[in-house]
Amino acid sequence: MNMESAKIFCDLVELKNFSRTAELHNISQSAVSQQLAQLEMAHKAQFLNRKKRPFELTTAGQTFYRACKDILERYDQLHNELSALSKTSCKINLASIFSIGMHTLQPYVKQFMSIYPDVNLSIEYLDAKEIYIRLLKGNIDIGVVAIPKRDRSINVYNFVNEPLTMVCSPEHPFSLSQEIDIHHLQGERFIAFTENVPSRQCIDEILKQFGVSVHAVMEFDNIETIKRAIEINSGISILPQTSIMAELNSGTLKSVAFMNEHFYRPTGIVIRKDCQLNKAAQYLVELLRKGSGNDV
Amino acid sequence: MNMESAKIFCDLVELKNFSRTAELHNISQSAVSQQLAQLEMAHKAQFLNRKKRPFELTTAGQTFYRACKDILERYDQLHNELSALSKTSCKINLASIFSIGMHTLQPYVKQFMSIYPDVNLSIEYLDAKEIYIRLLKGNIDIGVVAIPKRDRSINVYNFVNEPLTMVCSPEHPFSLSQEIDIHHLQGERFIAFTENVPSRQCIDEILKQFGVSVHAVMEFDNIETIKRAIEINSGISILPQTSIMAELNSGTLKSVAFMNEHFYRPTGIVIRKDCQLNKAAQYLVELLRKGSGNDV
DNA sequence: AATAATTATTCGAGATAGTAATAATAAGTT
DNA sequence: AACTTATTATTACTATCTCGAATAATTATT
Repeated sequence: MNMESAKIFCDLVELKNFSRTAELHNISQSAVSQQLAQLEMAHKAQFLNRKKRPFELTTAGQTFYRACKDILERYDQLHNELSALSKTSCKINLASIFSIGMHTLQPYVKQFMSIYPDVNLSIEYLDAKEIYIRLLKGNIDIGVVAIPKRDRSINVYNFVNEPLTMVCSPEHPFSLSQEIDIHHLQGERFIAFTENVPSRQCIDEILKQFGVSVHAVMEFDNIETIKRAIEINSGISILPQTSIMAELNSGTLKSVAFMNEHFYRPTGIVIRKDCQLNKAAQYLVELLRKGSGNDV
Repeated sequence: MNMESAKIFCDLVELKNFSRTAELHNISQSAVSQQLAQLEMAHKAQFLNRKKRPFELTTAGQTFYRACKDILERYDQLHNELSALSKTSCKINLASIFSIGMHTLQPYVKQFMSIYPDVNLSIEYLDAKEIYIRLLKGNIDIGVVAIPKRDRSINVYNFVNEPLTMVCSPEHPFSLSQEIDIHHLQGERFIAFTENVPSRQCIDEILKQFGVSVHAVMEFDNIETIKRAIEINSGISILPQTSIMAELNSGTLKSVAFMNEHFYRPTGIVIRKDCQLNKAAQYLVELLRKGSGNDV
């Protein structure tokens, strides 16, 4: 038996008219008649006494009607439960490292929200370590990290490659150049990420590759503090261009591109392997992956 | 949604295995998978987290499972109710006038019971007036009467035509004849039906037709008393042959056929027009109607 | 008895659910 | 980390079922 048939039966009993019931369900009178016949056959009982017009319910018909009502009521309740669930479960928890600014995520988030306007997308900024921990705990659905590390229980997808630039105070002599040779950084006062920050390794690699050794005067585990340190001309640093857009606009920081080549910090999307993302979250991941390999 | 799908889902949840669920329902594993997908699509929710094996229920899945269980339980209850109903409602109440003996009905009843052995066929003997009253009240499904009267709310079908014979005591001189001319009944002591018994009119008609007037010494409203009166040689009567089979066998009564022509008492099946008979009762009526016009 | 209103039946077209075969995926094993 | 095994998903195709339009049959009314 079909829920639709049950609903049709109930409506028929209440309307006492085949054609109007058919209209109500946008089907033909014939279909209603056939469904009724089928129901009666399936249950080996007569539900209507057709010798009278309008028809009257037989005892079996009354029994069937009550059952259909009960069943449909429970079915409706189910729908309420499910829709309530879908509203709350359609919260996507995304966590990003500090250094991936709103500037990078914004276009994706904007596009996502236009498709799924009702989804509650929560974005929080954490350090990479915390992201992995919460991801595995299940507190986070999607993580965005720099230089993602492989893990057996985590799926990693490439996200954007962020261009790295030299960043300094407007007071600093470097700020006057249009381009800079990375070798000029030799011996410069440098504000670095702490060792545990993945970006640190990335930047160290680049410097090492060009045989440049800087004078690390300060280390911070987050990009905001690094920027504040550079602003007061404590030193220079190498940072993702996208993470200093606000400061460039306000003029509190200057960035100078490298003349040698374009350096990038790879970023990635991390997701727990055994976590079944809902449709919306899947779409968001797809969206982010489309940015994969793109340079920002 | 389909009840079968709900059952499949519940079994799947309990067995945690698509193939075994499929076996249980005698369908392919593919079908189970497709049904699941369809259910999820119809309810716009994921019920299973397929990233794990064996799969685990999502929150929506748990909600759905509970609802399915409830619905199936109510559905089972419905079946119990209906089958209980069909057992009691498959009682057919048939009422016959006294004068239609078991001899006439027996072959029909026998054939009927061979087809519907579980049906509770109740046969009671009432006078015609009572049969019409109870038929209209709904206490009786099928009535068997002599010389049925038309009525706007009753359907009448012909049943057998019962041969009428002269009945007398073995003591009576008529008992020696093989055949008798109806004119010989002129002035005979006659045991008659009371006026309100339809057969009375039938027999009166026949006598009148031949210009015979009998001497009615007694009137009874039922055939049994008439027979007892004849046995003690209080008089003769005209009765249906089939109603005196037992007495003929035991020799307490004698019957003599009329030489003039064969006289018949027509009998009929009466059914309320607005009463929807169940399959079994319909079959019984069909069976009886096949005897329509037959002479017993 | 004729008519109007309603329901049942028939039949062809389109939708649906099923199967078998195959691909994809998760977990266990070397 | 690459295989293997066990399980589930997908695909392509077929048989079945449902629906709608037209028509027949039935009930109630005039």
